Amino acid sequence: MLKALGHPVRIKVVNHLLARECCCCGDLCDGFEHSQSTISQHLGVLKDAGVLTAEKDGTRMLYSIDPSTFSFLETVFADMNQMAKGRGR
Amino acid sequence: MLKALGHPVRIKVVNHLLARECCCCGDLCDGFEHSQSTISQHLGVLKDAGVLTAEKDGTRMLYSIDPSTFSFLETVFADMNQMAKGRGR
DNA sequence: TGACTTTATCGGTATTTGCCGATAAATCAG
DNA sequence: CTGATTTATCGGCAAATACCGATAAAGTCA
Repeated sequence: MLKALGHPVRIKVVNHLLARECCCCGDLCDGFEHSQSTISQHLGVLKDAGVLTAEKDGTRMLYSIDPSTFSFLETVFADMNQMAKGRGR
Repeated sequence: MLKALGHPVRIKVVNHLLARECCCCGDLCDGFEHSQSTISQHLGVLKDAGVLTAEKDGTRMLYSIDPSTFSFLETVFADMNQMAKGRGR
């Protein structure tokens, strides 16, 4: 999941989706300086990593943030933060 | 930073350091199935990303978790989590 | 059915990454 | 100074990644 998020285009996609409820691939292609196939591949990476969910809507595919993603990551890093702080004394 | 953390060896290094205060490269090499140069390179990546701090101690280099790392990431993902939740209604 | 829209996948290429062994650099002990 | 220890860096190679254009697949609508 961190590997999936560690790419500038994919982070941009995630920020887009955080602001916009859900998007289809074509919406994202506009305003991104990459081809449709590239964006589709990045969406696939994020979906496989569990960051996004996908739902068919006619010929389109609607992508949304998986709501559990960031609460999970928040707790993971909160735990690591606790360990890092506790470690210091 | 996410890119730096998105590698199994580097995550293992981070977990090691969370449990052990600080480590030199040689300590990490034991128990890791990789060469010294590989471990050193991963440490360099984590240091460049700001995840670790380094301090010289004689001929050794002592690496520690940068204490700000995980509190920063915790707040980042907390914010994203809030955005994701608020988005859903 | 046929034209059109949207997305995923395939083939190919260039770049990046990960890994190693060897070597250099720095420090310490004797 | 010499030899030992520790780490960083270099050169090289194999594998993974990122990107594209072209094409296939699936759905919509007249």
